[in-house]
Amino acid sequence: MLAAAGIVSHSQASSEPANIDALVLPVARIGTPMFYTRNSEIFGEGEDAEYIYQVVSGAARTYKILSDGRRQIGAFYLPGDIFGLEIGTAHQLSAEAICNATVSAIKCSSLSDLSRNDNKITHALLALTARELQRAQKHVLLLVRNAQERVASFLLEMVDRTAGAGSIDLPMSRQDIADYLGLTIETVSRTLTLLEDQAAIALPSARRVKLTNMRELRKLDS
Amino acid sequence: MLAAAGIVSHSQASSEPANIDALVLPVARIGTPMFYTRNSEIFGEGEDAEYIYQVVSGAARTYKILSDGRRQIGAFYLPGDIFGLEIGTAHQLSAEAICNATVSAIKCSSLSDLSRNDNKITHALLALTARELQRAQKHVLLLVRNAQERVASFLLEMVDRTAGAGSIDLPMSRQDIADYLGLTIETVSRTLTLLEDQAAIALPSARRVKLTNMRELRKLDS
DNA sequence: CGCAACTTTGATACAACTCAAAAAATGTGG
DNA sequence: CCACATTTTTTGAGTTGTATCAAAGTTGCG
Repeated sequence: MLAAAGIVSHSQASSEPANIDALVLPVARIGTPMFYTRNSEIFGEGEDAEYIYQVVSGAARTYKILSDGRRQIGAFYLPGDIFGLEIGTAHQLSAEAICNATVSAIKCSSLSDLSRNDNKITHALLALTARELQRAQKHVLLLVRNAQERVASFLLEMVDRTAGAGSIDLPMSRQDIADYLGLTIETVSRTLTLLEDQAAIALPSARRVKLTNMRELRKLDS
Repeated sequence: MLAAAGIVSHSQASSEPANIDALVLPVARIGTPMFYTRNSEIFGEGEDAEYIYQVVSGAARTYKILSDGRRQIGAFYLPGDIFGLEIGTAHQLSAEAICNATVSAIKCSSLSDLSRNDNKITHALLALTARELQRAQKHVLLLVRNAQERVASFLLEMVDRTAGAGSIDLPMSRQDIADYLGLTIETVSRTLTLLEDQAAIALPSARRVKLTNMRELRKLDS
């Protein structure tokens, strides 16, 4: 059921399960499962948006290549997250699998048809678009902070979204993180070691991060 | 009329009139005109979103204050632009008038009621939210570029939106521009003089900018 | 006209970038 | 399972773009 508080209700608390989207728009249930290998393209910028996708397992990233060749990552998508929804025909960004990933896809044309006659579906699309907007607005705020604050904020975002109880297994590389945070790979690496030196985190391996001092990280985030 | 190509049609060409929103959702026609003086608050972050607004004359800015006291401007709104729409009850950002401004406001509750039963209204809200999302995504890309590129991009955005034939009368201060671009006021000022030295722009007065070499500016923007 | 706010210019500092190389992790074939 | 090649991550040294601090011009309003 689609309740409506304000215009459309959807909880904004970070304690929500990552797959709340599944409640709003059950892509996985009606979608076709598709498998992508590490670094393979899911869709390209400018292409017609044929499908919308929900991550089942693995992870995906959306990105743009800037004129100087740098890559800016727009967002990371984890299991339960929906991506690739476009208002208009063409994809605004490209998307790739970060690691081997299973994704559930439904045809956009059919969704569009449903939406035209079903206000509930339109409301669900509105909720999803609003969520992306909020994410992008947070991203803007992230990019005007210093390296330590960006990295801390990224780590906190990741624990919140994976519900891993203070410990994360990052699916993405340092380069991915750097391109998301608008930093270089070296700065990300140095900042992580700095946070480790400050005992805010532990790095048992490069991809594994233990948040040992949440208070400190939140102070950097705030 | 609300056409639908893809999910919801709305032209993305920058040559569109700034007040295309008025065609989608004629706030001005059914809204109440309200007057705000320079720097006065239109709404505050966290407040319940009672109204949505359309600029009639003047200009508005949305912003957040960061923990370190800096201010990040989310967007500038010019005549015809709609702002203050929230999916959820509370405003995500604060809004102020940049200069004396007339704004047309309609009650959100009534809009919400209409939207619940009218798929056309919901589609219009979806289109507006999608527009904001695109704006925020562009903002992200802006913030990872260097000072000259950010300022050039900002100036081009402003001419595009004001249709002033290569000449702009900026309603906002250097501080506003700096807080939008994630730079300091000094860097914005220096960059403008640099662009003037390069004959890309002319500055007859501080608030008046003539884009004398669009090609050069677009090269920086791209 | 005079004061306050805004903008520009100058000198210096520093955070993040660049270039370079070492170290660690990951994958592959024998 | 180990040896080797490749990729990824970390660390180091030096550079640079933007911030900071300071002060001088400008503009506009009461």
